[in-house]
Amino acid sequence: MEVTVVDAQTAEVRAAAKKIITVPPDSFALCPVRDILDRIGDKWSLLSILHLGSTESLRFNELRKRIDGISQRMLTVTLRGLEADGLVTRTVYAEVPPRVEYALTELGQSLLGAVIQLGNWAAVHAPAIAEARQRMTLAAA
Amino acid sequence: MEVTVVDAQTAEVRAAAKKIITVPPDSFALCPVRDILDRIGDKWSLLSILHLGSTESLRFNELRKRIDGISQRMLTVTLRGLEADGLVTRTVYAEVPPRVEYALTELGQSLLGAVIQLGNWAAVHAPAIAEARQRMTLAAA
DNA sequence: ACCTTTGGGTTACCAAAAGTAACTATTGGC
DNA sequence: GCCAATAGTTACTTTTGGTAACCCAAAGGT
Repeated sequence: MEVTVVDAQTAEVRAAAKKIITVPPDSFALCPVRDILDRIGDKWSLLSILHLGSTESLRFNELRKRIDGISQRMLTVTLRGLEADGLVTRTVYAEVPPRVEYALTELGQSLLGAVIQLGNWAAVHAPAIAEARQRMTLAAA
Repeated sequence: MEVTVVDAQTAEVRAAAKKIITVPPDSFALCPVRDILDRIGDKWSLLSILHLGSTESLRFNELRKRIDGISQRMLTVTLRGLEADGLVTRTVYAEVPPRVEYALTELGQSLLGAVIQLGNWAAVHAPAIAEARQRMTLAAA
């Protein structure tokens, strides 16, 4: 007979993870995590949220300059997606040349907290990950 | 002259966001967030981490059954990626039929915390997002 | 009068990634 | 001698991500 010893903290984290992955049968066949990750889990959404979260509001090209490497089209697509999910607002001013301001909604602000956690994790553990990758690359060669 | 009033908490969050998006010039042209999100920001990685985090360890097909909708190939690809980044371990037992166990590493466990935050956010705000989407869909029609 | 610039896009096109279906290896049991 | 079970791989298709070029309207230069 095997006895597994799990400390209290680990058990708690496991329970939390289990809870999240549980699919509620009343939702339309997808758990919330799936659903939300599909939107914000792409290459640019979280970065856009971080940049918009770092200030009051940003114009289209301001944002474009700050998010290094993003193309005009991808920024448009990303922002429209975030807007559709109620995470950012898009305010068009009827001027020439046009002016469009983007800002986080309250919902977007609330997401920012969780995203910052993830960002901090990334910053802290980047060296460990770089090392792991190195090991893998060397092992493959 | 315009005066902007920002409460202390908002200012703190903004500073945190700003810090994360800052690109350290000594890294190879990418900030850590970019780098890590490229790996874990795909459709299946975070879900795999959540499932692996909800228990001790899982076999390939156990995991496959739990992650609804994932294909054999995508699970392989995802797990190999996570393994390469040192987030999961892959243990092969020389048996027939073969047995392969996947488990989170310590690094993976540490990420689990941040992921659970995000998952909780998703669970809490899923209704608000669904509502925003509905509004958008109706407005477009 | 004409050309350029400016800001925020869109369209047409192409490459890369995700996804699907069928195939493989191994061997104990029938 | 054939089938089932596990953990994949390979070949192929579809979807998505990404690039480059174009559009609009008015202001400013020459």
